[in-house]
Amino acid sequence: MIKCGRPAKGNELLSRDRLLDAALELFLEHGYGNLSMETIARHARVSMRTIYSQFGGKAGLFGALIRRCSDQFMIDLSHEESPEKALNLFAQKYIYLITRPDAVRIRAILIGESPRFPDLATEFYEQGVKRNLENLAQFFTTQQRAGHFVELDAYFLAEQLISTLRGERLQQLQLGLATTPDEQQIKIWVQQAIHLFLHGVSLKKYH
Amino acid sequence: MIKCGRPAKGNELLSRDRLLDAALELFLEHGYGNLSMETIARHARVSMRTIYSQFGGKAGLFGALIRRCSDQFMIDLSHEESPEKALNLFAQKYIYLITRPDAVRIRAILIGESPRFPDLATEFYEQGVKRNLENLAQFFTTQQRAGHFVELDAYFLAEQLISTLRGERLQQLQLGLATTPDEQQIKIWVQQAIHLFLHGVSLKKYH
DNA sequence: ACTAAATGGTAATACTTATTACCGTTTATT
DNA sequence: AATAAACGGTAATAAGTATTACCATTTAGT
Repeated sequence: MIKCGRPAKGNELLSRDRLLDAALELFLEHGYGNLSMETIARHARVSMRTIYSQFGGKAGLFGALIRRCSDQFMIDLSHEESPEKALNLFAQKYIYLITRPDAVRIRAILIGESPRFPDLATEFYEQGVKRNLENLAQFFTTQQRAGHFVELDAYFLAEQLISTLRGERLQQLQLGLATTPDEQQIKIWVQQAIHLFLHGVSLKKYH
Repeated sequence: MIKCGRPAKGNELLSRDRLLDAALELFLEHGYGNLSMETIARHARVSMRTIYSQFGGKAGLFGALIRRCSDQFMIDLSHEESPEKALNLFAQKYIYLITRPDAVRIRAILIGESPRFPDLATEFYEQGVKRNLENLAQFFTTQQRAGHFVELDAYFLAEQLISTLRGERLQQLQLGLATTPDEQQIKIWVQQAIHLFLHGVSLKKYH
């Protein structure tokens, strides 16, 4: 039998962390609907009472987990290098993060369960993708003032860059049809996408 | 009480269709895990026995549904108009189809349940997106031979076009954060994305 | 006419699960 | 020292559900 009883001073959050860690791992593996509270409690060596007093229930626990993850996809964007170099650095880090198996799986679960947790999906999006888009838009505004980029709405450009970067491979990943790319593959992937984003496919001059 | 007993000749598939129609509607509304066989049977006015003899169980029924939908996203691609015009026509039809609420929801369910139905996800992808990508790649090859487009791998170009077209809005749709676009909105959306895809954002000449 | 096949409807079976309740234990607080 | 708070562990509760079994009915095949 593991230690039980009231936690010593300073250790009040110990079971909470143990619970969140175990629950995250289990939700990633089994999804929301196919994971029982009993399994969570057993793996976290935590009593039912603790789960319900700390999070109110299964939905509350899931929400706390998602919120804890939702701000882990923020990437710095340097304004000091050449535009193409800065975008490449940003994109490589971003694509690396969002293609990790855990990140793919958590988005998949959230997409599947979004009708049940609409507010949670909103929060996840605004803490994650949206803040990166705002940074990118700021970057594009700077580049436009320097005369490097075409004068379209900066936030639209940010959205299109992110979409181009995701590429078909991320769609395949979300359906479980592709393997996780390593850093070298991502580097090539990102270079090709950004080159296309900057220069387009047409051979007829436009600008 | 509704008509029962062995179906008359020529009507053997009547209950099958009634079942598939009702089940599709219910799966779209409730997802896979939150829909009971009893609910399906009641709404379709069909007995349990029929479901199990026709489809073997819940998973078989779900699979039959997905397969029935998976080839409904194919779009013709004209090779006879100007490249930009042909791409716009293709893209408008394609984006319209995949942004309908039912199409968004079915992908969301499949993404969430893909660990449970890996083969089904593969089939869905290969019958849907992949065939459009192959058509697009063929189109790009033709355009490259005519000297209109840059000489990158045609299938890669097809993937990048589709990714650009999806845009951020489709990501938002899949998380339930955006409203369904109408044809007018899609027309603008597609024009902007294709223009960027063709000409890029950089003002420095490259090609 | 008679049997077998296929059906709609209902109920039974066996199983899982979210939530609540309880017990003994450990620690903080007074 | 005594009480209350917070814990781990287990069990009870109540509800839901995939699957199977059964019955009366309708039609095909012979």
